[in-house]
Formats: sequence, structure tokens, C-alpha cells
Amino acid sequence: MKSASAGPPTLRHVAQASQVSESTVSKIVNRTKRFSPEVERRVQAAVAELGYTPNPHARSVITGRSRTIGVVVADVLNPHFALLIKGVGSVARARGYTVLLTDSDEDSDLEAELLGTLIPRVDGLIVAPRLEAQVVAQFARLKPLALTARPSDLARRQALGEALTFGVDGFQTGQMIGHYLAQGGHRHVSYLHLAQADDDRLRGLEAALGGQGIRCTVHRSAEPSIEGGLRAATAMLLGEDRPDAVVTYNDLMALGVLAEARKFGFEVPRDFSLVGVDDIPYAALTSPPLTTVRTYSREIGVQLAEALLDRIEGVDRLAPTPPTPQLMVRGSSAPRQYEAAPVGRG
Amino acid sequence: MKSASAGPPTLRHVAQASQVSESTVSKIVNRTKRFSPEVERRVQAAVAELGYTPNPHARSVITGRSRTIGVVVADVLNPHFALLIKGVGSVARARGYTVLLTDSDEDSDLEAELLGTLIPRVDGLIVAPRLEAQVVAQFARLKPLALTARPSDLARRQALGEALTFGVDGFQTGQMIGHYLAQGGHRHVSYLHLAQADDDRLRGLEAALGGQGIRCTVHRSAEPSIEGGLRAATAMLLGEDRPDAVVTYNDLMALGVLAEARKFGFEVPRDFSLVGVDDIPYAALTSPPLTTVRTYSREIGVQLAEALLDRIEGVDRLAPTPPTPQLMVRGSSAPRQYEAAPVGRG
DNA sequence: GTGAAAGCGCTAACAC
DNA sequence: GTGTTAGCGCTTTCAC
Repeated sequence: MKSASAGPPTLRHVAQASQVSESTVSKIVNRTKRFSPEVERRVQAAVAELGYTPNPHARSVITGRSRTIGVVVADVLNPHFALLIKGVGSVARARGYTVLLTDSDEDSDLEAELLGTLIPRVDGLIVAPRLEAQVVAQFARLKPLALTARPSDLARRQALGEALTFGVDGFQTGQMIGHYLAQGGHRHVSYLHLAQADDDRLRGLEAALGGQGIRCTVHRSAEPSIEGGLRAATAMLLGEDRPDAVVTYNDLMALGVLAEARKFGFEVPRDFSLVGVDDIPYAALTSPPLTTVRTYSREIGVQLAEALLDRIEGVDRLAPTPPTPQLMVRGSSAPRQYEAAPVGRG
Repeated sequence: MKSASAGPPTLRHVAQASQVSESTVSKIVNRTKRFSPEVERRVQAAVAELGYTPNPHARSVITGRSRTIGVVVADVLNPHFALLIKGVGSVARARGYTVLLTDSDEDSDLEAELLGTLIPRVDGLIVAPRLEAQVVAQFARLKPLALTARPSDLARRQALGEALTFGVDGFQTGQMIGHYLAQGGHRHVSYLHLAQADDDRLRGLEAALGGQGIRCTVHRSAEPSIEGGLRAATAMLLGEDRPDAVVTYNDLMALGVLAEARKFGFEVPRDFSLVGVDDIPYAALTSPPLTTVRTYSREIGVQLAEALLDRIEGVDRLAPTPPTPQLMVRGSSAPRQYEAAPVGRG
């Protein structure tokens, strides 16, 4: 029974209750040293009795570590990030860490602000950055950072300095989509790009299409969301020279395009093929179900967290191989048949 | 320029660099006292020069507060919770707090564990609880708690002890759906209930249907997710005596039911009306778009956070009125016309 | 205005 | 095995 003292019980209270020194209690609580059964019993009893919990802040002041990692994503509402968070969380919990999560709302300035407030509180950070590489690199000098980006381009990777980077290859992702569309006889692809994002996907797509002489029109949006897709759809679909394939930076945008296209009276994939990226859970449930590239969001989160915690704890493990993106062909895309005579189906 | 000392700069370093005492620096940094312009300038300069950031842990040890609030949700992947988180985050940031977020994966034991680890680190907690009221009440005695639940039932509300509770009224939500379906001439409603959840919605639904002599069959699932809906669909739709309306605990489950129903060859709303709860962003994008009840997830997050921070800071503000749930009638539901003669439309 | 001194709750050397 | 001592980085009386 705790007497009418202010605040929660401290080490001192446990020490007094069990008639030992504070350091003894500390060592028992932290299992950092063994004591006689008698003493251990008494201390454990007092801990239970008082409901003692160590003050993690006090501990951090001394050790300089907080057993906390920060996560900064652009939008928790995006299932890609939500899955990443879940991956990070499961690893963190298993290894005894707490997660400090923040949502930058797709705003770079806010992202920088959040990084600033998180850094003094955490042992390391996992970031899906919208900030430029140089700025991120500055933060990477203060605390270990693990980034989801995986720039194919060496210069940019070096700009990130000491930060770990890990993620599905963007160039490869774009390339897969390009090859697939080329093979399907498409002649004009519109890509809905995320304004502040890496150009990896775009370059991969263009590389694959360019060789085949297929046109690629690029549209930009600042919002990698359903709304972004909705808003961009008009420009993409209602201009003259309509594309026969639309590729979007991510699935959310694709869902937006799909909804808006339906409103305009288009039918997918009859009027154009639609391809997203991420394979969020909703992608398989639309009608038609969305063709997309699986980016293994959860796995990326797991591997980022493992790598970050390894670095924090000084464990020298081999860097894991990132998953290979996988094209999920579904109903929203179909081959074009421009010169085929109108012979029924197939 | 910081010399080759270990770790980040501390108050002491700033004090030395600016030739004043530590306490002076502390007071200037915290704006807790004013000094001569000359001294203030010197200190500010040193702070900038060294890149000093206060150590929040050290501060917490003394003040007993961390300017951090914890959030525990069952599943970040559920847009309802993601929106709630966003609401909480925006308020927290505006008021100078950091958010410690965790995902209990719909697991009560894990939820309890997470609460235990968060409590010593935060000034208060926002919880969307799956745990029983009594257990939650225990935690509420340690730190201020704000809960999303809003049990209509007084006994349960009292069981929650000192915790703030705030959310859209479950009974009312169920009732609205019941009235709507009754009015549409439905005769047999199946409700897909979340096993460990409050019965408020169910009771509201039954209250509205019972009066009209409409049958209500209850199915239970432990997963308030797309998968939960997929899995429950078979039992709900393939038994004899098929319902002419399906209501689900939330929209995710409804999406699952919709997808599975399509696979079975059902057509919605021709074969049955489908109604969800939450109005997640995807609800309006399915085909047919989902009829649902808007629960104002983001607003709830905002108001919970405001209320919690008010309590933490001892501000005595009036408790806000929770939003009224709103029925969003869309294409997935339609009136039944059992005895009407086959006279075209309308 | 400014500073000295004490101490928050805890860990880490080092005695014994 | 157990205790003593010092001190992490900071805030907070209370003097001057």
C-alpha cells in the first residue's frame, strides 16, 4: 500500500520498503546483477506491492538512450504507410522499443519540424522522406536514420550520407510497368507523377517505353492521394489525344482516377488501361480490380526497423536484400488491339 | 563550432560559451525570466552556434511531465483510426505535444501491454479500447485517459471511472440504420457484429427493427477488417433464408462482404442492401458506392485530444458535444418492393 | 538581473 | 553479494 506521497513510487521507496540500497534495487530490476534469493524476493515483493515502474526518462538521462524510435511518414491514411508502420511496430515491440509516430501531412516543412522535435527523444528514426536528400542528410548526422527511399541514382544515394536506405527499387518498378504496357500494344502512356518524389519510377517507365517508341506524357500532382487522382483525372483524360494507358505514382491516385473516369463515362480497361503502385488492400477490391505493382510495404517496415535497431545497438549484420517488386495483373488493364479486324473476342 | 566532446551540447556548454550560469541559460531558453539584452544576445548566439537542443528526458525527470501523449488504436490500417490519429496529431502539434502511437493489432492482451509501457512515458492517453471497461479503468487511475467509446449504457460508463469518453453515439448509429432499412421495406436484416465490441450499435439496430416486426440475425466476427467481412460473408449469404439487408460493424467489413458477394454472383443492391459504418474514404468509391453512417473519425480525434490536453493542463473547459452520426445513403442499398406489381420504375 | 546550491529518479564505478 | 558515491542534464528555490 502506497502512502499519501506525491507521484508514483520511485526506486527509493522500493529500497526503503525492502530494506536494501537503491543500487541493489536498480540492479535487480534491470537484471544486471544477481543477489541472494532472500533479497531478490523482498525486492520483487516491494516492487509488486508498490506497483513500481522505472521512470524511463530518468533512465534515458543517464544512459543517453531512450529505447524509442521515431517514425515519420507523409500520411498514415495511405495504407502503404500504415502497413509500413505495422511492420516497424512489430519489430520494435519484439526488441523492446517504443515507437514515436508522426504524420507530416505531405508537407516538407512540417516534416523537418517533426524530425527536429523527434531527434532528441529517440535513438533512431525511420523516415519516408519528402524532404530533399541534403536536408535529410543533415538530420542523419545527429541520429541514425533509415529511409524508405531507394534511389537508383548513385549521386543521390551519396547525398544521403550516413543514412541507411532501403526499399523496393523505383526504377525497376517503373520498368516493369513499361514493359508490361509495351507488350500489351499500348501506344500512349500518361504517367501521373508525384511532384516532390524521386524520379526513379518515371525514369524506369520512360526507359522501358522509349525503346519501343511509345509516347509517355507526364502529369504532376502534389497529392499522392485519392483526391490527387480525382483532380488530375480531368487533365489526363479529357484533353485531346487521350492516352490508352494511365499509370499513377501510387494506388490511391489510381483509385481517384478510376472513380473520376467512371463519372466521365469511361470504361476501364476498355477505354484505357490503369496501373497503380503498392498493391494496397483496396486495390484488389475495386471493379475492375486494379493492376498494380506490389511494393511489400509491411516487409519494408520490418527490414528498415531491423536494420535501424541493428545499427543503434551496434550489431553488424548483413544488409538484407530488398524485396523485388511484383506486377499484379488484374482487370484494370488489357492489351490493345489497334489493327486487328473486328473479330469478336479472342 | 563544437569541439570533440562526446554527445550533443548541454546547458553547461552553452553556459560556458556565453559566460553565464547554467540557471541563466535555462531561464532564457525557457523564456521563464528576462535578462539584460546583452546577456540574452550572448546566450542566444551560443545556443545557435553550438546547435543546442534541450534534453527532453532530463526536463521530464524534474517536471514530471513529458509533453507527450500516447495513442493506442486497434489497427492503423483502418482508415477510421488513421483519421482519428490525424486529428489527434494536429491538435497535439498545435499545442506543443508529441504523439506516441501504438497499434494493438486488435489484440486485448497486447493493448494492455502497450498501455503499461506507454503510461510512464506520457502525460495522458487516447485509447480506442478493445479491453474491458474494468481493465481500462485501472489504467485510468494512473494517467488521464480519453476513450473513443461512448457507451449509452450508464453502468458501463461508470465502470470507466475517471476516464473521459467521447465518440459518436453507438445506439443512435444503430437506430438510424434500423429506421432506414425498415422504411425501405426490408424484412430480414443480418448484422455482422464485432465480437469484442460494445453492443450499442446492435441494440440500437434491434430497437429500431423490433418495433416493426423485422427479423434481425446476428453474426459475429473477431476481425473488424476486410478479411473479417470476406470470411463472414459465406455464413451470412449462403444459408437458407437469406437476408434482404446486411449491416456490418464497420465499412471495412462491408467492403469484404461486397467483394465476396460479387464472387458468389450476387448483385448489390438487387439481392440485398448493404450498409456499413464510418464512411471511410473508400466507401464512396466502390461500385455500387457504399451506404454508411459517417462517424466523423477525424473530428473525434480532434475533440479527444483537446479534452485530454485540457485535463492534463488543468484547463476547465466545457465538454464538447460529440458529432451526430449521419446516414450517407448511396448505391449499395435500395428499397424492397415485395408486393408491388411489376410496374416499371417509380 | 544573476548565480549558487539542491535535487529530480536513476545508473555506474568502485569499494568492501 | 551489497552499499557508497558521484553525477547524467536539467529546473527551481532562494540568496544577493
